[in-house]
Amino acid sequence: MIEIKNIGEYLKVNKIMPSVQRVKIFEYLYTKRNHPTVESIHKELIDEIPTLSKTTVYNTLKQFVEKGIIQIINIEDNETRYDADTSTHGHFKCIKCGIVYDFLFDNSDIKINGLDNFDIHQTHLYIKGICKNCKN
Amino acid sequence: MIEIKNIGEYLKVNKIMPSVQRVKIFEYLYTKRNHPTVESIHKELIDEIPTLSKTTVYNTLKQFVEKGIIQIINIEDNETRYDADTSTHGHFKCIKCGIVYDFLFDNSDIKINGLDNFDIHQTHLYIKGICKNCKN
DNA sequence: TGTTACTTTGCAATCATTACAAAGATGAAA
DNA sequence: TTTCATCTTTGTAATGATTGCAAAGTAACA
Ligand SMILES: [Mn+2]
Ligand SMILES: [Mn+2]
Ligand SMILES: [Zn+2]
Ligand SMILES: [Zn+2]
Repeated sequence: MIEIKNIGEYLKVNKIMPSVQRVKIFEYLYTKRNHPTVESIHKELIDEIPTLSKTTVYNTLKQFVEKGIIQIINIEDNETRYDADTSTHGHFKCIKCGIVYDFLFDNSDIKINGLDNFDIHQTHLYIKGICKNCKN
Repeated sequence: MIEIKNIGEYLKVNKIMPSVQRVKIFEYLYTKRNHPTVESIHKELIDEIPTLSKTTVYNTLKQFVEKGIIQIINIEDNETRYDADTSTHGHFKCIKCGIVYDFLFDNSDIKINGLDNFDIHQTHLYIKGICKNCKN
């Protein structure tokens, strides 16, 4: 994942005006790296920014996705998660504790059968199971 | 994907009472293989079964998932799709026409880095891009 | 200060999904 | 055939996530 020294600058470079709310939301995604939902981002930041609207969280995340600085992670159908790491990597969700872990894999290892002449834009790989800490 | 001659029998074997609605819903998933949403299943069957409730579609699909005869496909965050093919295979969604294609891949090719001592239950791979027919 | 453009907020609307209780169907026992 | 128990479906209301939109707020600048 890329190194970012100044989040305000990073947003500007990506054509996003760095308002207080946007900087805090990106900072949360970037530093925690815990694949949060809208709900958990809002819950976490409401203390620092008591006026923060949930609509703003939605608006901001949508803009970040459009500008390509975060990605959406769909594992469960009832929770959309977000990730400031847009590099190709996989996700493991533990069905016991609910934590979403990152893992690495080599895209070029996967031999795809049946998509000749298809243009591939994004590859998503996720796994469900039991994490090391939840076994016994 | 497995061969099924009699859907009613197949449901019974899997401890599901084969009501008219359940047989029709499974038949739709099994024969069309188009990864439909609840909405499209309901829309398609309402002519044949004019009293069919959307609740019944939800109930039935949830039961099928619990019994393991269908699987959920999460590609977009706003549409849950269902698949009667529960074997390990990948999905390609065309961002132009919206069609979800199946493709094959070999699970054992993927070398995963960072999940030592994790128990893997399910592996999901999906790709987004432009399908052959939409490239002109 | 006044103007403009952009951002955030709050609330209402929409859409997907679930909960629940009433009504309907099935099938075996009497 | 009637009765009874059980399972299934239906309709509606409730919930929860997400979006639309207009009003209020902010920042830069002439
Ligand atoms: Mn990640
Ligand atoms: Mn499939
Ligand atoms: Zn765990
Ligand atoms: Zn297409």
